[in-house]
Amino acid sequence: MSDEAIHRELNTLARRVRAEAHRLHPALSFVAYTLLGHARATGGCRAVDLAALYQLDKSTVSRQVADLERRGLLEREPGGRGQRLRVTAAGLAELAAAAAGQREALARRLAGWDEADLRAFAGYLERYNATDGTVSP
Amino acid sequence: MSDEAIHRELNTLARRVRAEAHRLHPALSFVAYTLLGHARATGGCRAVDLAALYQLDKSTVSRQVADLERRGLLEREPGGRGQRLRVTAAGLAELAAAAAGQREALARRLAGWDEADLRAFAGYLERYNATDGTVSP
DNA sequence: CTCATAGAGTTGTACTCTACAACTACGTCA
DNA sequence: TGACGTAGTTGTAGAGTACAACTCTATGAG
Repeated sequence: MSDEAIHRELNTLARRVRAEAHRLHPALSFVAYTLLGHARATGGCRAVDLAALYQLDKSTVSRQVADLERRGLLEREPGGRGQRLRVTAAGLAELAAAAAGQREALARRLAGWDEADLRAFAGYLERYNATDGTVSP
Repeated sequence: MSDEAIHRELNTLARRVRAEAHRLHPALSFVAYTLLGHARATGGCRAVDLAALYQLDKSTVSRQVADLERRGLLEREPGGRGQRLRVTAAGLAELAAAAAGQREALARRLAGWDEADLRAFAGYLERYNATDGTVSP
């Protein structure tokens, strides 16, 4: 029934969101954007937190972070272990630019929706994402 | 203000769907799965249709299709141009196996939802995906 | 009928994201 | 103090992707 449809639509969505993000703001990849966004939201998480949250390998995060740092968007609090990651001013600006483009595209898509539907859709998405899909071992 | 939330949740979703699909059924990648699925759904579309639908480059689709063919999951109707792509019996089986895993995970996630919410969520997703996000030039 | 052109597909190349494995560096605790 | 666990890095490999240059095929104008 409905979950057949949900399954299909989620797959379509997953393809498109990424591709679109990349088209809209090639300077900051989808991955970089989400990592940077979370660093900002938490005000200084560690690399290992990002890896856990997004189910990425340590090495992947390490390289992403190194790249963001090289570009001046992120700073590592010095110190050997559990370094805090802080978004720089340039990073904030880049984040804002990327978000703006994405939000604009989103607004275009949601143009015909009324307020109640928007709230309901947002609610369902939050509810869905909040569920932990992993199987307890 | 709901679109702030929608924006955020869509990004989370995009990350997870892919990663999860890959974890659940590594034999058939997320990409291969969606392409094969659409070939089956349409009963013989062309490569160029897949490219248009998923906003992929021709070359990407070409290689994916070649790989699926090499693995015996897809057949190309012979003939030079606009070849129809047909899912083989093996392809159907592989699709079913991948879908089963994903659907099971989905069902686990949606376990607490009642029928009305499921229908509503599916409806919103369909509506969202149906909107063409591209800007007319 | 013939050839020019547009459309479909392929191939070469290069880049990003990613995982896994092996390694290093740093703390912590017995 | 030394062993162990945690955080992070580096080497390597493979998938997915785009872009550009190419080939092949159908179609239609003359």
